[in-house]
Amino acid sequence: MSVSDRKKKQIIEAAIAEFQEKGYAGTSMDRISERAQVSKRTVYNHFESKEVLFHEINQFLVDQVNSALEIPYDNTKPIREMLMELGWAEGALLINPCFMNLARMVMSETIRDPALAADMEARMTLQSDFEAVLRRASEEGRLSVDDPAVAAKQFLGLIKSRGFFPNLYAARVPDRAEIDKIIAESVDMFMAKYGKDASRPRQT
Amino acid sequence: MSVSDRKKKQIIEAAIAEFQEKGYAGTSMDRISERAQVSKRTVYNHFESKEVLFHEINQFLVDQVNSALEIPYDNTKPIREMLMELGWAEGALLINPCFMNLARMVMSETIRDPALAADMEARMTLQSDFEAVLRRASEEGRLSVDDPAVAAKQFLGLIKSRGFFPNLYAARVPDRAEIDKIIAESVDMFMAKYGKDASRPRQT
DNA sequence: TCATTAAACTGCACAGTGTAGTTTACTTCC
DNA sequence: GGAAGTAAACTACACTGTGCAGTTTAATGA
Repeated sequence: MSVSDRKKKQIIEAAIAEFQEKGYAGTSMDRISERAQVSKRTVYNHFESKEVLFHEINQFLVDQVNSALEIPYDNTKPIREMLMELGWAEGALLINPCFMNLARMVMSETIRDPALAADMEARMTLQSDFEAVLRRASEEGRLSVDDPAVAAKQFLGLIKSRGFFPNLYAARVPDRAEIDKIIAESVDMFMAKYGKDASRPRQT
Repeated sequence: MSVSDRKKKQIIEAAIAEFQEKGYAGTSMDRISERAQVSKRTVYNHFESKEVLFHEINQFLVDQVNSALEIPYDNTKPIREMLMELGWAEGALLINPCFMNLARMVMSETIRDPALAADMEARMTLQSDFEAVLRRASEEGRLSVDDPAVAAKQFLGLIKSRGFFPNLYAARVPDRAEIDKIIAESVDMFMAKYGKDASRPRQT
């Protein structure tokens, strides 16, 4: 790794820390260069503006978070166990400080740059993966899901509304046991509605 | 209404608009005074600083939104209908542009001022009201809820995760039909788990 | 009805601070 | 010897908050 590459890495690391601590407006290029132990000119040699630096940092972090994701599907396991693992695909993000910090940073820029927030939201959701799994499980007769899109949103929603958003605004990272309880209770509810032997819904 | 009161009102209205459009950092006191058609000195005569103005605006808006809230409980109606109305207590907020704009503004300040975001989150949630209704319905034998706190979070979560957060970040206000569908599907799921005749949950 | 008075508002200049981004003159290292 | 880095000063703003001379407003009281 060349000196230039090393400096760039230092800049990125410093910028991530500053942006995540203070947000876009609260961060100055002077502080980034100081923290990176690099001259301000060097920062501008690598990134043409503060805005560009911010966006490249976001891309970098999203790629990093996404690369670690995998959605399990193993139809030899009991359905509840499979759903627990599916829930944990999301849960893994929620207990990952990198992800939570990124989410917090991005969400704080909604007003200044709504396009960014919408873009990140779209790139980071697992909904389509969840949907595919639910559809397949349903085709194999292991679940009774009529609308996989709605069911996926409900399942994810049960988890995120309790494990993601409250912590996002409270700036904390939940522990494994907390998330496990939430996922288990979400699976319970999901199975009550979409399990093979769930009672048919009645109309009022 | 005195001149002074009128000017103050103009300042508040201008400040609400500016803060909601640009966020805290993006708004300047010069622009507020210009928009309010008032001298900058007058703004500072009414509000000692930008921070104070921002907080007073938030209080003002929260009070305004909260005053319109009411949680229905009518045990002569069918339980599904009652749950629909309960869901609509939250739904009413979601289709209210004032509420959504306030929420967006506050949530955007998470990084700069986490205490504010957490405080507003706490003051605007209906969870404890929901909890009370679910407990009572359960005592009256109309629902089978063992843990009202969890059940309330799940019910609210089903609604908010689909009707609130996606719109918060996309900066849009959903229409009545959209919210009605979400609430109806949430009630379906809720009843599958907590309805009197729901099948007993099985352990894996 | 009309002068008086106190409080509020205006408009402008101003200090002080912080920012993004540039330039310059010098150094280091491959 | 040339490409890249450094430190520091500099430009050109924008912003918060203050000070002050002069004007408007509304109510009072003769």
